Amino acid sequence: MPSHSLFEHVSHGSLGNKIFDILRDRILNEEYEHGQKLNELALANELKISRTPIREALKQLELEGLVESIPNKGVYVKGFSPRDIDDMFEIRCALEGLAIQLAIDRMDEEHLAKIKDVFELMEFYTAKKDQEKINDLNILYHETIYQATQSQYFEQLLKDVHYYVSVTSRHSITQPERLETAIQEHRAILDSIVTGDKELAKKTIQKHIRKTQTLVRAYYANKKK
Amino acid sequence: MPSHSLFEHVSHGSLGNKIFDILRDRILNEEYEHGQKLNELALANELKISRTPIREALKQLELEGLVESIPNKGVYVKGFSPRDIDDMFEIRCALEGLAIQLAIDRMDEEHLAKIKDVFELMEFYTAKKDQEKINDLNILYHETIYQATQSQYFEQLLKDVHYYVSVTSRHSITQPERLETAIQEHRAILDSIVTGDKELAKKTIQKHIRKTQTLVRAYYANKKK
DNA sequence: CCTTTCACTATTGTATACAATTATACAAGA
DNA sequence: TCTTGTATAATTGTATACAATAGTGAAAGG
Repeated sequence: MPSHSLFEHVSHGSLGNKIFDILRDRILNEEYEHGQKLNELALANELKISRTPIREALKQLELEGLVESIPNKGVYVKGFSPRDIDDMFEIRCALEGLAIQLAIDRMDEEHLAKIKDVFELMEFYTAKKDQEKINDLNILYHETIYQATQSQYFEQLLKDVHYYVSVTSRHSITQPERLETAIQEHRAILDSIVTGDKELAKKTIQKHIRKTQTLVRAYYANKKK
Repeated sequence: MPSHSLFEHVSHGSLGNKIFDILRDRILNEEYEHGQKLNELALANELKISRTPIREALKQLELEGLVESIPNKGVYVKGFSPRDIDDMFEIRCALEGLAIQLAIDRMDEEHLAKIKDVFELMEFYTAKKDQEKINDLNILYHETIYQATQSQYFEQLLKDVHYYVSVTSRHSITQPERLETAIQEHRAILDSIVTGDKELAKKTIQKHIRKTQTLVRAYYANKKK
């Protein structure tokens, strides 16, 4: 399970986890073609390690749904279709609506402080228009909410889904004014958390997700023509 | 990824996957204590195989959230608290409500036929009061709906969550009349699928899940005293 | 008597060797 | 020419050997 530190996520020690991160990034950045086979030995030679950690990473990728493993044949990259991404938005919309309500019930001072910190950093980098950092902080902002649920299932499920959506659709939103509206939406979410209004929080976060979904949809609709 | 055939789910060939199934069942049946360490060599000796497939299975368990892996120390079983189970019901309620609507949109004749088949078998074994088979068919019934969404994410997420809930709470419901009400609820769900009424389908399946959740909650509430 | 250090053991992490399975190529026959 | 069978090569699955790290306990010093 990759753990995200403030800006870069570094998996704990083992080689297998490092390889997982590398391969996942490659897949999400579409460096491999859809359906391409990932040869264990070739990867091992390329990365100058043995097959064992490669196999670990591939197993992990398989369970995350990024590759498909056919017994005695090999693993093949799957990639994401626009519909996959849209489905993930639907999942996020439903689960985050629940998660934020749970979070409000169960969170302690530390969680709240962390969300506030992250939000302030977002404001800072939004002013600077630093797209990279904003994107990382956006992931962190939502993950902090997931953590506050203190439910391993909400946290685990949402973390992965949100991470995939973020990475795959991070180039979909081109309007510069989105930075501004996004920070306003995150502020509204934070406000509703602080006041403890669970219904409002749910509505606010779902609205935020829908907004993003709409923009990503528009991107893919335009791309087709 | 374990694939369920009609009654028993058998993972494809590799030893690692077989071991995964064995260890998962042991954890879900509480044959290991919470926090107990799983020693690789001990398991390898017990099961008369090498450490390699054991490690594969453990990695898989880790990603499913059933064990926790501490680098260079080992993996420890996590188990489920009543709150974990309740959280999973919440997740199911939200996601299955969406999934059944997607399923209605995207399903083809084969999916529909399969659901009908499974339902008829459920009726058959309900008449016979064969608790074991009913439980398996219940899992299959819901999984078939997940499949019909033709969305790997809905399918993957819901399959695991539902399986865990089913296994961990399968002894929670003791009233014999639950068999009857359950089959009625499943019939209502099927009917709404057939007529293609998405809103009704959502309401019906969520009502079904809530009903089960309430019974499981009652079980744990009684257990405490 | 308690604490610290250091050596030893046990266990996990990685590499490599071997077995089993699958893909490929080429030849023989229809 | 197309199919089919077989041998060979390539690749995955499993076992084992080795390396690195963490745990344990006894001896030395305070």
